[in-house]
Amino acid sequence: MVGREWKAVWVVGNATERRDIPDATVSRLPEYLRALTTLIEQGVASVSSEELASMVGVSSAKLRKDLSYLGSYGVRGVGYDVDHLSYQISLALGLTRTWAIAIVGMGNLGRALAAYNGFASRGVEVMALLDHHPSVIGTQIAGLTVEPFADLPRIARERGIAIALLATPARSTQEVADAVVAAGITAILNFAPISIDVPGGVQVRNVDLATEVQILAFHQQQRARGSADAAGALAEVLP
Amino acid sequence: MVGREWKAVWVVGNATERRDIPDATVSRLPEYLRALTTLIEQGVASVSSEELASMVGVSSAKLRKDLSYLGSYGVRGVGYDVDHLSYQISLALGLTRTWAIAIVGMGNLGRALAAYNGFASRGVEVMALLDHHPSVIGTQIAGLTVEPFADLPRIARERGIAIALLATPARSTQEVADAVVAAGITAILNFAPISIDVPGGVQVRNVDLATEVQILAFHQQQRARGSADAAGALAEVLP
DNA sequence: GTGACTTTGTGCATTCGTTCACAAGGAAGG
DNA sequence: CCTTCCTTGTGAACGAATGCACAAAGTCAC
Ligand SMILES: NC(=O)c1ccc[n+]([C@@H]2O[C@H](COP(=O)([O-])OP(=O)(O)OC[C@H]3O[C@@H](n4cnc5c(N)ncnc54)[C@H](O)[C@@H]3O)[C@@H](O)[C@H]2O)c1
Ligand SMILES: NC(=O)c1ccc[n+]([C@@H]2O[C@H](COP(=O)([O-])OP(=O)(O)OC[C@H]3O[C@@H](n4cnc5c(N)ncnc54)[C@H](O)[C@@H]3O)[C@@H](O)[C@H]2O)c1
Repeated sequence: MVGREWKAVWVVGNATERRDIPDATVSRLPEYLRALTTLIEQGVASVSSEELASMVGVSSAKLRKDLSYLGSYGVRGVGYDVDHLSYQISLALGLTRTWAIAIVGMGNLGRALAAYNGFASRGVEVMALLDHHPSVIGTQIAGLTVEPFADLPRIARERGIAIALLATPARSTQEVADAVVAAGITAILNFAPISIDVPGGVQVRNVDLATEVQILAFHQQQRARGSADAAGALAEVLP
Repeated sequence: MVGREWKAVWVVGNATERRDIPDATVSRLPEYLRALTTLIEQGVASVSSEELASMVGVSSAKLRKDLSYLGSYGVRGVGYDVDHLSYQISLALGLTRTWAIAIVGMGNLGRALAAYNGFASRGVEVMALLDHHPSVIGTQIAGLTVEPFADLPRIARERGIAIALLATPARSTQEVADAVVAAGITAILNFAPISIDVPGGVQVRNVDLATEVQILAFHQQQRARGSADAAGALAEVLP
């Protein structure tokens, strides 16, 4: 509804029809893009919603509805032009530019993230590695030098860093987040198993490994219960 | 209301009212549990829905509704007993037992995962590290010896492994997944940026870093557009 | 050009998830 | 015991996401 008002206001062009894409759709667009990239590598020129949907494991109706939020880029009776659709999704996601990110906390996880080579091809460039510990500062990781966390404000400004990945211990992550926000960064991907408080307007997404495993465990247990006898269920009731 | 009918049928006990917890709720339970664990460490005995909700960043109404699917464990006018609620959530998630997991692919990411010490306290134990490359097999990582991936069927059986984490290169991940499923494992947490096909009944969850960053990028760009001038928006429209 | 065929884009129904708002339940103090 | 106060638990309203089904729009063979 906010989006609706927008359309009325911005009569300039149809750039605005790319607005108000539902969250659920946004979270699937990267997957479609990934699949399309694979197709491009294979030299496939055209793909139907049915094929693409099965590649990423969603229903074709869902895929078509998702794509319809971006515009009407398919050809009826034929399918989608792989290159063009890929371009349109990149455009919608804002990946026609490169996003500069910083990684904070060069421990086990931070090093792995720094070494990850899946970023470059997907519109993201690691522009800074930061840590506060003297023994790590100055070392080379994946071709970059680790810099002092205290320099973040300057670094963020100079290199236009828009997103920070936090791989710091849970205990210090809130204060790190505060400093990151103070440095003018407004998007955070947090790997520490705590939920952080940030001012309004700052986006946070969490990746928590143990949470993921626990969700899997829940469903495994459900399945086990389904085939289990009543005795088992009864035992669980006792205090 | 479904819960009500159940009670009528299963006079035996209320173990069954823990059934049919919505997915959205299940995915939040681990976060509640994490917050409760923090409270236990702090020696807090009782907590209101308002307090707990603000710790994890959800609304108190949502929290209460979530908890209501597990049963009625609060005390009106007072709040929830921290220990008891923690226990009930653990029970619902199936964390009163320990879940044995295996990590496949001992590269950058696999090593970090193996070194992660956040599992033990959360009902998960890493019981095997696997790789197919001779130069890694036999080495020690985080106190465990890397074993040949080919031995997975035996290892899975002997150690009761229920969940596998895949940290293998995208290219080989589908075949690794096939082997994992063939070894009788029915839950997979996949870190490779591809979607894998598995037989029905096998659960897969994906953790894709680049996807997460791209979602953040999308919202950053949206915000930028909001404050941008019409010229900028217009330029992006042109094919 | 025409007709058969294929696949998109979308209105509509349904299911799932969130928020609201308040009655019911219990504690605590007089 | 009764009253006041607080917080839970939950119907009911709302909103978001999904699935269904088909008209519309195109291709291609002839
Ligand atoms: N290792 C994993 O696979 C894994 C998986 C999921 C989540 N995590 C989480 O990621 C985080 C990092 O894990 P890790 O295993 O890499 O830990 P680690 O202890 O190996 O590394 C933490 C790094 O952060 C740095 N650091 C600490 N305080 C800092 C500060 N205030 N400012 C800047 N840098 C600071 C330390 O110097 C260290 O280099 C933890 O919160 C952990 O729970 C790790
Ligand atoms: N490094 C990261 O931070 C990061 C982040 C997100 C996702 N990922 C993804 O995780 C995966 C692993 O990343 P990485 O950086 O650790 O890669 P890596 O190349 O360092 O490690 C891959 C490991 O898998 C092993 N392997 C390969 N084929 C195998 C097979 N068939 N059976 C058993 N083992 C096999 C290799 O021997 C190697 O040890 C990749 O798919 C990557 O895209 C990595």
